[in-house]
Amino acid sequence: MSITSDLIRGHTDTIILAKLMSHDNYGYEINKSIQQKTGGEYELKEATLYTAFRRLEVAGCISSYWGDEQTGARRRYYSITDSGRDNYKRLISEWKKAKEMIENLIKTEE
Amino acid sequence: MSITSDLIRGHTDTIILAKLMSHDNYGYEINKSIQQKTGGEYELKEATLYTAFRRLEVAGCISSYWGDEQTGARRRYYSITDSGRDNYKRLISEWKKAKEMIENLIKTEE
DNA sequence: ATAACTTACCTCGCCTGTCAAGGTATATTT
DNA sequence: AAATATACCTTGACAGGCGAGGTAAGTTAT
Repeated sequence: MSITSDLIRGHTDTIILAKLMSHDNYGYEINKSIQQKTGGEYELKEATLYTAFRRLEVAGCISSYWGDEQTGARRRYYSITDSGRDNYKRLISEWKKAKEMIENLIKTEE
Repeated sequence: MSITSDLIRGHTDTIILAKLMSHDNYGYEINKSIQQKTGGEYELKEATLYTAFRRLEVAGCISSYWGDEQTGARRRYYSITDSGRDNYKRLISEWKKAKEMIENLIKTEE
């Protein structure tokens, strides 16, 4: 198990929403870009990723549609909704708060 | 459910070890000091706390002994071990790394 | 040709950490 | 006598992560 998997837990949704803020994207590509961005130090496991897509779709944060590729494997594209954008902003501000709280709690005193 | 509970997840052990770095302490007091430190914004739930104590003890990070209170409720004190100190340091450095990774992943690009 | 690999999707079932809800016992305050 | 505070604990449910498996289509190497 990766060192950081426990610490990343809880950020999966935020990471996915962040990826979708700029433009629609599909699972495989999202995963690749995450691996690339962390220099291979972290990757969302496929099972985790697709679970998250289902969760976010049910929650109304994203919607999905099949791409119209003429060749190669089919792709399911995801699009962030207005509600998803609101949620993203909320998650970011929660993270800022949580980060300070954690820093405060995990340091030794005196 | 508290806003930040999902984000704090994974830091419980680190928080407890941090508390024990300076001196031995007991569960109830540790929990109180966390509540105080966060201004009531966060508290380790008792079940979570005691589960974590068991986990940390089994892992050899802490040891415990009963206090010799002459009055009032009995207290089980916890003491951090050398292995626990090493682990604390490791967890702190992992946090620093994970923090940067998260920041990097949850921001929107361009 | 065919084996191996890549792209791209998905599900099932286990594991682990959190926590609501319950419990015990002692001492103090109302 | 009842309520509150201190202080400990367990059980069972739940949710998220993920290993292990599967499907299907296209590409590259032998």
